[in-house]
Amino acid sequence: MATSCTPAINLPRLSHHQKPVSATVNIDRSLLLQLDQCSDFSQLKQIHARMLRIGLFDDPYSASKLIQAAALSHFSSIEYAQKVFDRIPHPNLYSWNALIRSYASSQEPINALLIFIKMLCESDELPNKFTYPFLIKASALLSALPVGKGLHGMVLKSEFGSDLFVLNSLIHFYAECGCFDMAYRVFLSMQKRDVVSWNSMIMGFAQGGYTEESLDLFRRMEGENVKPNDVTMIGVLSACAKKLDLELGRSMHLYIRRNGIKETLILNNAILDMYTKCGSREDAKRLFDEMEEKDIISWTTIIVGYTRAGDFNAARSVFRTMPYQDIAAWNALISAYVQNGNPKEALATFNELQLRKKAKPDAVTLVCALSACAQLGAMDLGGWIHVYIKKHGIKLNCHLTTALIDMYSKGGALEKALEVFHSVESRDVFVWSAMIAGYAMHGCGRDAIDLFLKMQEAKVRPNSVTFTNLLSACSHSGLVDSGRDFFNQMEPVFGVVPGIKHYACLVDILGRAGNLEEAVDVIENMPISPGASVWGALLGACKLHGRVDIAERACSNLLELEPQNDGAYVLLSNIYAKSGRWDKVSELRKLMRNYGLKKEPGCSSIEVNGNVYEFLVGDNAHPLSKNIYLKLDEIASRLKSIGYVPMKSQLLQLVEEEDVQEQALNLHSEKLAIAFGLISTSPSQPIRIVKNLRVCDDCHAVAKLISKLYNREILLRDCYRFHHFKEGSCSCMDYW
DNA sequence: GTAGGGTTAG
Repeated sequence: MATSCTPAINLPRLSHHQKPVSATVNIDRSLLLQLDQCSDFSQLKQIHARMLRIGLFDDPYSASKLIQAAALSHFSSIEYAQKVFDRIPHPNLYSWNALIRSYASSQEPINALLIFIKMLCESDELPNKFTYPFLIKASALLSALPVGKGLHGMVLKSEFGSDLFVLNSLIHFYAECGCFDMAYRVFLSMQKRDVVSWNSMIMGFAQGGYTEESLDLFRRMEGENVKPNDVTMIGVLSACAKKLDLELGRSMHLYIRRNGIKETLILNNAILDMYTKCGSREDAKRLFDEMEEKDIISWTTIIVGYTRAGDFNAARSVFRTMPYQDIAAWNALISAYVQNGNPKEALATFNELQLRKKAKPDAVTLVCALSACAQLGAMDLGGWIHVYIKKHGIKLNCHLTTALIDMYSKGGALEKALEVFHSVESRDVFVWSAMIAGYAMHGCGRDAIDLFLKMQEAKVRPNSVTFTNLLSACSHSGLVDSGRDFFNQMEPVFGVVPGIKHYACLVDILGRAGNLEEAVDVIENMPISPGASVWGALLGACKLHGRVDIAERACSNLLELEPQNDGAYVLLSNIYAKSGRWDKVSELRKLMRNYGLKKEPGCSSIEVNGNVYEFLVGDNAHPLSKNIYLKLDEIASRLKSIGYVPMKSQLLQLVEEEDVQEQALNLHSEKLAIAFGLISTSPSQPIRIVKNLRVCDDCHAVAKLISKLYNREILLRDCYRFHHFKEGSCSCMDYW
């Protein structure tokens, strides 16, 4: 009989042939024993070769042992395991499980699921109680909710519907996917729960921000006589840290000591983290000094603790003394600088990182660096980082995409921001929101609204930030009706409850357009108490429309909330000045002096050849100061020759300057920066300037004229929006 | 003969 051409029939017979092989007991056992004891990769390869020679490989049991060693030992290589696996004629379930398990904890957990599908298609094996936890773990790592749900369904139809391990992995899976109700439902449905069930649920709740539920569960667990262990306490501490409850955290620390819970490195790190998050630098330091074993996480955590306490010197010195600065430690420093509004120091540290070449910047580093560039408007450097990302093949995740869009938008290159936006496949709510913000700050209100509509087509749910950006887009473009409509839709249509920021935007939209009565009406009917930003928006509108009556009320409310708000005094003083009430102006000045308040000095920065230069009012610290002032004189005389009259009333913005000089207007920081830009950049380049305050009327008018007289584009970002000066006019259409 | 839960940086 010619059986050779019908392997499908031959295959089952092979297993019969294997019997004699496994009957060679002596060689068999010793080799398998060696496999168990094998401690490195080369030994493994030798055993593999011997197994091939004696045909042991055809025995599924022996083969499974080899797979286990190849896939799961400490020297394992998943590629090798896969190759071995592919040569096994009939892998048994144990082998499938070993391979699936190995992939489930690999870099590409998706392969665990693919191998599972292969198993279902190509073998007669069915998943058992060991298979499911691996598959569910892979789904959790992938946050693949539909996959996990499908597996859950299979589990329920199988005989493992009440298996403790399977259900525990489901709790973890649902929590990981953010389905806390499902996780809890599985938890409640269990007939028997062990410490892992409780731990998974406690950690799930803690990470989902349900701190009360988490802590409640911890108390109930004791009532049900399940003894908490070190992992339990990590979850509980995470909840304390999220709650910022130092006292509770301390009591948990005590609980750990009293109950003899094993103080593992990870647990100590969690306690350390709790202390730093709850703001107790002292407790953190004490524990840190006590810890016998420390790892990179301990060091990073204490650095973060010091930066949160504002002690950058201490953070730096810990950083210097730690045994090895990995990228997370660098990131901790850099991100702390970024978040504390010190982008220059952030970039200096980023620079240092690259010079030392000890650690490689990762996506987080680049997000931080880009955010620093965005704050500074340092587009050259930001663009360089973009090139770096491309060159190193770093994939754009949503964080990076958002950071790039933000950097380009704030640097004035809206087109580049759009390029990035369109180039990526996945866009989460932050990516969309950042792009809407980009349109908003450039005064493209219509485009922002269009994008918002496209976002809905893409089925991405807007959040509170999205609406802040959308409303500010309406404000910058004077889209009063759209703004009002969107605001009214927020809660009923999108389920986003308007917060202070949204009310401030609405007041700004209405007030800016001159509907001051309606704006006041909105404030009076707010369900939450109007914060400083709301009164500030109203005050700003009063300045624009010269409404002294409402301004006084807005200002006094604002100062009640923020007595130190120098901007409020300045604005009100401007309003008085505009209506000629000099008595009130000097009264305000006196008041400010009595309170020891000073107007925040104007500061403009400009990036030239990758360096960021800052100018303060009347600054002459720059090496080219002399040339800058010569240029300013030249500008002044050219402006005069075409009949420009400086807006002297704007001088009143400089409240703190008692002895205002004749040239004071000319010394505004943005003018210095523009003059410097004119002499130090090539005529084809636009001049990009970032100012910390709002641009004044005179500087705005002068910039328009310079853009025409010198045929130069000027991109000026003030603390509020972009002004794109070109051929004598500004993109804001003088509406700002 | 195999398993499940954990801390840091945006």
